[in-house]
Amino acid sequence: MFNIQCSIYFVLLHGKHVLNFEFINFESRNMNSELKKVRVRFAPSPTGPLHIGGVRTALYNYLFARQHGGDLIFRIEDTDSGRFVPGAEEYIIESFKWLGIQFDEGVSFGGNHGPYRQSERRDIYKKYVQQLLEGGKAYIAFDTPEELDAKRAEIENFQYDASTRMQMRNSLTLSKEEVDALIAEGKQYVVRFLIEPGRDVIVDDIIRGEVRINSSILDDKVLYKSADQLPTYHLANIVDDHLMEVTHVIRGEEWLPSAPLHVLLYEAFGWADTMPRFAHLPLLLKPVGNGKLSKRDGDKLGFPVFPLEWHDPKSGEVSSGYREKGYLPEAVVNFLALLGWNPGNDQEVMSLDEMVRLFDLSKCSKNGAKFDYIKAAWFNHQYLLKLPDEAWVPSFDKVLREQGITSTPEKEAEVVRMMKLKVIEYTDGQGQKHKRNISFVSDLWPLTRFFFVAPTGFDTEDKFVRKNWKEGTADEMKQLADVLATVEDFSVEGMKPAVDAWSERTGIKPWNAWRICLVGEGQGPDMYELAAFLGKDETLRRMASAIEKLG
RNA sequence: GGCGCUUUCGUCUAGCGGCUAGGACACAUGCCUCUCACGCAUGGAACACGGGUUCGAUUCCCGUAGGCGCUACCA
Repeated sequence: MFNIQCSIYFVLLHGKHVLNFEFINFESRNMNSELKKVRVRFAPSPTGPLHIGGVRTALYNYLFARQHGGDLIFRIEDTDSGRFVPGAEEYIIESFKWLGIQFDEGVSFGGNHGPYRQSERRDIYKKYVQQLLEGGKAYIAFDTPEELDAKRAEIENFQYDASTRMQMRNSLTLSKEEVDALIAEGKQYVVRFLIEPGRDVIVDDIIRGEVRINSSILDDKVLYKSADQLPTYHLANIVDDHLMEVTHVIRGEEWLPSAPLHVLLYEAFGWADTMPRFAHLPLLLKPVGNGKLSKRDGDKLGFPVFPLEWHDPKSGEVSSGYREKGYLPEAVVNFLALLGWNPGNDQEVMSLDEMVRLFDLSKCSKNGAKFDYIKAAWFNHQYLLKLPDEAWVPSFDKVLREQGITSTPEKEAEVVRMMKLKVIEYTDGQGQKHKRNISFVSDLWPLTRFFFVAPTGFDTEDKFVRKNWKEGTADEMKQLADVLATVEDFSVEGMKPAVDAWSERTGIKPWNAWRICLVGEGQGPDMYELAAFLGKDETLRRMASAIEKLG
């Protein structure tokens, strides 16, 4: 037995970062383990769409795997046949594809540790259940759900454990003949883990340090159900992680309470010296109020909790997705990564590759993070601005089409160029009005309508109109129209000298009124740019219409 | 109820015994300006509470309170 404290310091020559990969404490493990290739897994249950919290867990696994040159495994934990939802598995795969999180092996990715779907590993689990049974580490229990309910009603805080198991119908209280007979006559049973009470179990967590609990508070967990010939999560998880040579288990905090059970299982199998290291991530909490983030919160406040839109096959209900809402995958990943981790400096906007370089499990925060969808939108804004204007076009064109407008990619890119730095007003879940940057391509529509549709009426009550359209304004606009009519080259460069000269000569500052003519209100881009975009005919037509209507 | 995790601006967080407690989002103000903005600048805003340990605690320990999770033949 060796006690080795192993810290490896990598100095990256092409960067000023000194990374301290502490991996840590190979206490009571053999020498080989420190040379083992890092292997992590993301193992969702196909019971519905992938929750955004799950995305973050997968992301952290991905970052950790990449950083250590390890493998990321995609395993499907479908041991609860009753909760299987068709399409969920495909949805999850599609989600990661969109997000740019790549797996090295697993369902749909290949690999030589398969099969990676737990429902296809029945025979494997049976063998290990048998091993536990033969070693006296587990036992067979025949108690029906009804009997258990009765017991719970009878005994306050009933728990199936050392204090009660001898009152139950199981292979510890029944003779071997009785047990065999019950099985022979087809009685359903479960296999329970026999927990020895009174032992301190230590879970060594990378994020939380040593977590110590006493085995007496653990119950004899069901490991296997004869009804569907499948193990429960706990057994399947340990067997698979062992067989798939998983080195680090990075998962949500909701698993922390059962981690001691898992440690005990590794011991029972005799795998303690190759047991993976654990890291339990803090949970994602709802933005307002208490509790963890749920689908309901998203619906209420208007942000998605799923990466992709999800059509529930049973209820027909549709849940919104980040992709369909107009989020860029890079923005989602960046935002999510920073919910519970940060590189320790002030850097916030970073690529997946940068995150791989900087990621550090031990720097993850321990407490739950409220989901701040306002900041998620800000991240999208950042990534949207990095995109060339042409890259906005496909989405923008789609938005325009929905409004019944057809245009050309060139024109659309031009509008994007002029308008992408504007802000938009929006109403939050509480009915409060706010302004924010253009965060989604679809934000452009309310700000760009006038590029494609002439103002139909004018709101004379509007502050901007009242202030900028006075007695002589119509006449001034007529003069401006006359000037513009003489301009041959109707580009910014072509018209600006003529207009400026006229303005200089007459002392008239025409821009705000001109804006009313072309836009109808006090917003929009530079007037020369707008006029150039609309062209001479449309510009003059709109001016004439405004002069007529506003007088 | 039991067990575990957790607690720095409204939110995400930096801090790892001595700091005017830093940054980002959001908010407010100013500058810029033909509008709305962008940008830039500035500002308000936090160590849950009570005990220890220490020359000195945001930082270490113990309580209390709050938050979160688990407590299934679900994961």
